[in-house]
Amino acid sequence: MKERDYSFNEIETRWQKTWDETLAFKCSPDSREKYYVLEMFPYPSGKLHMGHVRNYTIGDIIARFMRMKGKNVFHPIGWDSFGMPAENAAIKNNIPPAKWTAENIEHMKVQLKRLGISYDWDREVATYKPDYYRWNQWIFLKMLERGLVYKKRSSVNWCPECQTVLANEQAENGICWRCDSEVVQKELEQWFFKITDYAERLLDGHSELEGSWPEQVITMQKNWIGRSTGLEIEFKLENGSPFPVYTTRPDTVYGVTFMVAAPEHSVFENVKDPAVRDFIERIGKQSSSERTDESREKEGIDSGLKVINPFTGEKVPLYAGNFVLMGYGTGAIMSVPAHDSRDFAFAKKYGIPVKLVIDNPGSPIDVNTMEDAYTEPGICVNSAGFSGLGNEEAKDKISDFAESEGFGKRQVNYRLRDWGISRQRYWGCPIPIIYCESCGAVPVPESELPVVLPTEVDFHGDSRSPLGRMDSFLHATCPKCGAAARRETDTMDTFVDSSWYYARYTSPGCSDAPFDRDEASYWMPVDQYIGGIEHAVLHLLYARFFSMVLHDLGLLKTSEPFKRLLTQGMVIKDGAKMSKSKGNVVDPDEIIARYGADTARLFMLFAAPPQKDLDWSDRGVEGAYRFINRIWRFVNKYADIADFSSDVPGGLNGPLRDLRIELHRSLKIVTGDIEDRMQYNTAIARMMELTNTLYQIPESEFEKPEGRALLGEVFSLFIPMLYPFIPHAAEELWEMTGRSGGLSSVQWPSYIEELTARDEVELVFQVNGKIRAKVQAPSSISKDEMEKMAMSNEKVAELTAGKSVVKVIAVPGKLVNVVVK
RNA sequence: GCCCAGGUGGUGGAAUUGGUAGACACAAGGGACUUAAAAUCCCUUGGACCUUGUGUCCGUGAGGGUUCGAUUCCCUCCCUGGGCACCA
Repeated sequence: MKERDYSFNEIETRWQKTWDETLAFKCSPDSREKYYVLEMFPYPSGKLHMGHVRNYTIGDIIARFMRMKGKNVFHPIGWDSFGMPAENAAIKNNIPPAKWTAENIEHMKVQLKRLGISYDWDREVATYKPDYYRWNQWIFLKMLERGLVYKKRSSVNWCPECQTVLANEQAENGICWRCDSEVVQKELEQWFFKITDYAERLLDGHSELEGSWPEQVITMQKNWIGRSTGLEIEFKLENGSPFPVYTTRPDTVYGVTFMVAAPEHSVFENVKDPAVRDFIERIGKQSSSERTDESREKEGIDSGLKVINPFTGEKVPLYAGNFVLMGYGTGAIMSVPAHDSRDFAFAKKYGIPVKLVIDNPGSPIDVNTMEDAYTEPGICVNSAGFSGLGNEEAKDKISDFAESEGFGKRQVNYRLRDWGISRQRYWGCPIPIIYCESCGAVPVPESELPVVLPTEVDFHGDSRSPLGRMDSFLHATCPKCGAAARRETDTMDTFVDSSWYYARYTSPGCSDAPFDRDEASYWMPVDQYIGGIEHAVLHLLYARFFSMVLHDLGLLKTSEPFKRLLTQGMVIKDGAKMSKSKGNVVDPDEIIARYGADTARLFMLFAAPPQKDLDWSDRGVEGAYRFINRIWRFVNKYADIADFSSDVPGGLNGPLRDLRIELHRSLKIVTGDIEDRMQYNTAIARMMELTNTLYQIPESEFEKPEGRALLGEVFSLFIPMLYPFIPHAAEELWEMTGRSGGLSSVQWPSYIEELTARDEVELVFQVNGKIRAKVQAPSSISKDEMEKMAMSNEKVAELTAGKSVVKVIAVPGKLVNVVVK
């Protein structure tokens, strides 16, 4: 056969066309076991970046592998297409967001196809389309019916200059990104989803995910939800009105020397002191993230009010403090400087007394010389009848006492807050609410959905939502009384869109429900979800919450949406995340044009394990390209003489025998790396070693009849092994070896277990833990024989001579350690 | 600051259950082929030391601990990254 060059461009175009024409990746329910593999869908920002390429390549490996394993693979893609960038582009370049978004999607779709990702394109969804977001609105109404939606005042970043609400990202360091004015906080009425009602279920669900989700993600979610059991204690103001606080440390209640409330707390309403009023106003302007930023100075002011501790009857001062948040607990805390570091620093700053109530049993603490709070376990002191108890025991006893006296009750508290979904922005899903003078906030009737977002809008070159200026959108009639009314102009957080899209893929055209129940119950849950670790908490928690709500609505059979989760690392170059602002972006198009999609894919998978950050290296890409070429040349050279019809005879010897063992071992390792470990870099390394071995075999060996038969076996196992990684090249090589029908329908090969075992192993002999000798031994060697061999080893004997052997440790097939004195 | 990760040769990384640290690849150096170059193929490649061996010692961010044995487990510290509720 004439040698052919590896012309990736031609090959890749051809196979992409073939896959398209043969509907290779279309899927529908059948009798096979289903497998749903999903990558987090992209925001259509304009161009694919390397992070996308990595994400979809990982997904494609799994999809193609699972197809070969005989699964009915479901692999869809769509577009998370509402969000700020479209609006920013509109303001900057006066392009309508809908047009900008649609064009970006078209472009990125071409890029994705060029990468050869095996999607079922008939399942595509885009969240900016009314046929998608109408179901956001429908779910909103269903949640409203169930009491899971409510309205409350909540603060937003406000730029007084631009007269607009800013995202946190647009208000970094309290400065408006557009005009550099100082950002203030402003209270607005906003819609909330009651995710806190699901706090317990979200925690319970973790037990189902244990083992198949990364442990770190579960830990982060648990901490985010932050369940704590503590005591709500009813302190009293001097005028007798109740002043409840929540604490997880009731054991320290005898050490309370002051109290702190959030500046917004109603308790301060009647405080007239101008210094206090100034303070409250100033802190009120800070955002909550600024306020809870621990690196920020803790500030407070004595309000002049006093609070009575029900345990002791003592009066302590009440401060207003910047680190206390109205939205958490009761908006006030009891402060125990001796046993809380933040309280300690605050007390020192403002000259408040410190009272020790828990002592260190090992080394008693002197309250006058202590330099920080004592937060370790200890023994209660100065705590009336509770003195002498261990502090953990005291927690219980003190809680019992407070409950029996009627001034406290045990309570479970969560750090998790409800999900504010209102956005004062244009490019999002309209909230289906109408405001009527007499009826108030009235839900839009289901029959009138969708509330369509108008696309012919004028941005006036400023950053305000144009919805409020559009009479045609604004004017509505009240669904209850028919009077003239006004539409809600806020749109939904885009996290709502991405909280249920995985279910929409199962029936993207469904027009009478968010998705078809039967389709969803066949395909859901997602068997393997893949995306960035940055979504560990917000997106993944919101999606789980939605899935539970949809389950409760009877739409989904299961509550947990994602059975297995793989969190991929970022793509880094020159020590920093690839980004336009850093100027270290590598364009996937250029790489594909220069080396082809297969090389791009292979490099992405080889350079790092999927969970870790990946360091981009141009040289590394060339290495991946060379590897494909090496295989290409080998197959080219031997395709003609390979014998596919004869079995490889038993009793091979010499290099052919070694090659056959390595071939089967490699297949075993690669299978495990893909299936169990999801460690594609080592799978590729193994295939490189196999290729190196193939190059070491003299040509004359392959010319023998048994060599030709073995070549047939090499190609039959090795080329399918390559397919998930470099599908285009693998298809071409498969055809080159004379097979027809395409690799896409070929089964993943199986190895012969007996051929994966080596008959010799290398044993290591240690003396006192240091390696002193290495010897070859039959792999069947027993522990006793190993020890005997070690003891009679010349080097070991030399080093142990004249000393007494304390013990001998033998690890079968690996090493013997002789401990001497 | 809080929560969660990570730190291994010149570089990306490997070491699957506590058992041979550095697989594989890149870079570098050497050789073969070539008029030459590219491409390709082969070899060497953690550091130090000397008596150049089948050698000795050091070595997985730093310090300590557990163990016959620690990249792996525990404690303290340093550095880097992700998240922190309106970026997606």
